Amino acid sequence: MSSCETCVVRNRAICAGLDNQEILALNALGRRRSVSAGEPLIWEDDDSLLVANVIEGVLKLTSSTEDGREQIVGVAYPSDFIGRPFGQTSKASVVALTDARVCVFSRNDFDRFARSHPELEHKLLERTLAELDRTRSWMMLLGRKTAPEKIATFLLEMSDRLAESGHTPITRGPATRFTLPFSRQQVADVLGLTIETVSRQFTKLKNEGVIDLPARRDVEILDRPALLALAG
Amino acid sequence: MSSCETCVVRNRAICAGLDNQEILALNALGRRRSVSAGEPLIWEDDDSLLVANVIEGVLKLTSSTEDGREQIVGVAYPSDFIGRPFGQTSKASVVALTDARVCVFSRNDFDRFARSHPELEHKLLERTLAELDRTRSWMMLLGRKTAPEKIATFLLEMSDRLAESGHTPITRGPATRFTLPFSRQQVADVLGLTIETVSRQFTKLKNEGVIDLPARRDVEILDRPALLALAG
DNA sequence: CGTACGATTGAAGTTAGTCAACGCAGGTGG
DNA sequence: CCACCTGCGTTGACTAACTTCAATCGTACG
Repeated sequence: MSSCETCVVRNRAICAGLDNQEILALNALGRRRSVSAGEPLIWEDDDSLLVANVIEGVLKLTSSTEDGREQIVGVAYPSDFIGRPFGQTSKASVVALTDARVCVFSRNDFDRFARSHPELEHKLLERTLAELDRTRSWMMLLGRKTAPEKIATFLLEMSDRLAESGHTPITRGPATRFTLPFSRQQVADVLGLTIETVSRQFTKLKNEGVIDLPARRDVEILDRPALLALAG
Repeated sequence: MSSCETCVVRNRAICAGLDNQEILALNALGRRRSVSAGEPLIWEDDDSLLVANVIEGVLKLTSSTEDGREQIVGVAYPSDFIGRPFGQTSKASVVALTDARVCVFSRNDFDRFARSHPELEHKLLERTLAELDRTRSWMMLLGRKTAPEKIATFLLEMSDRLAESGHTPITRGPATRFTLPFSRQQVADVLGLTIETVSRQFTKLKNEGVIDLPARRDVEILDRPALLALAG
């Protein structure tokens, strides 16, 4: 059986800061679960009976209109927390983008545990505040940036996030070459664009020598300053 | 001197749940401040040395590009919490939309107090999670909704929020008639549109008999079901 | 080798943005 | 008291950006 002691995100997730006894108690509440790419973990508007920590892989949080338009409202990487504790039903679906492993808890169990462990709640609060900051800067992008600016900002963010979570060779700083965990459609859903616009902007950047696209989902940043300038 | 005991948001803000002694301690750290309409409380990228509770009035949180495009990324109503505790600098400016009264704390003082009062941190966490939910549904609007849908959604949200915070006669449920705390430009900045588009959509709804516009900033919802249908 | 799916490219269409003129109400001063 | 000014909002004509629709490409996979 898998346990918290050997968990790779042990020191980065909200569990960091709990002592061994507390970890043991939390361990008893949760269980590991694998989610394959494309598989949902939580459905929009369902009673969201679970919360989870991401151990490995990348997942998308999406919100949809009745007529099927989709917006990706968040992306969860290893050590990120997923779900909506404390009595509210989450209004976003969670679907794995890559094969992923998560550590799931029933929301009730987690709520109870969290309320009696302030250190855990504090970690969760810090994480939620940081996520809110990121989400707000994404609002700026969605509301006010042009397609080229959106693409440039997106590539820079991916280069940062993927470096952090160790998807690339162990280097410090942003990754210059990485594999997107998104299809073109999903990039479009993150940026509030269509797949065609995304494709055209990618090709344009490639033709201008700012990036290279060695494979469908691979990106190499050739001219980071140019990207920064384009990002607005 | 003003004190927490007589505070109108005492039971709705994050201070709710603190006992009298704790309230007294918190009271000693904070001070009341008036902010007139248009006056800033926090500047984007400043070191954000303060956090605050809104007592009265409405404030906007904004994010701007270098070339001056602005996006309103949040709106704070009475009992809402403002600012970025725990060591990060806020990336949003806060400016009063109406004359407002807030209860401000130095961030350091607040951080220290919060860390030793789990009940307060819990309230703040619940509030932050709720705000994140709202922000995410706004991402959907910004990324995927059309101008008419944006306007309809906006009017419905205003009708809910303004009813809650008691800007309208004491009624239960959403307000049908209310005064917007926003200019046309600010509505545009919330929705990621231009002032002209906002104006045109407003007049269109008026001509269709869905709303009435008795004065510049006043709205009366005549046909709520129609608005709901338009909101997408 | 052929199929299927995602990605790209092209041409045409729409939506919202831009630029510019005008309207209206509130405030100010003659 | 009225004329004028000023700031915000509205309206119109035009434009640009992005979407839509449709065809084609390319690669992974059976």
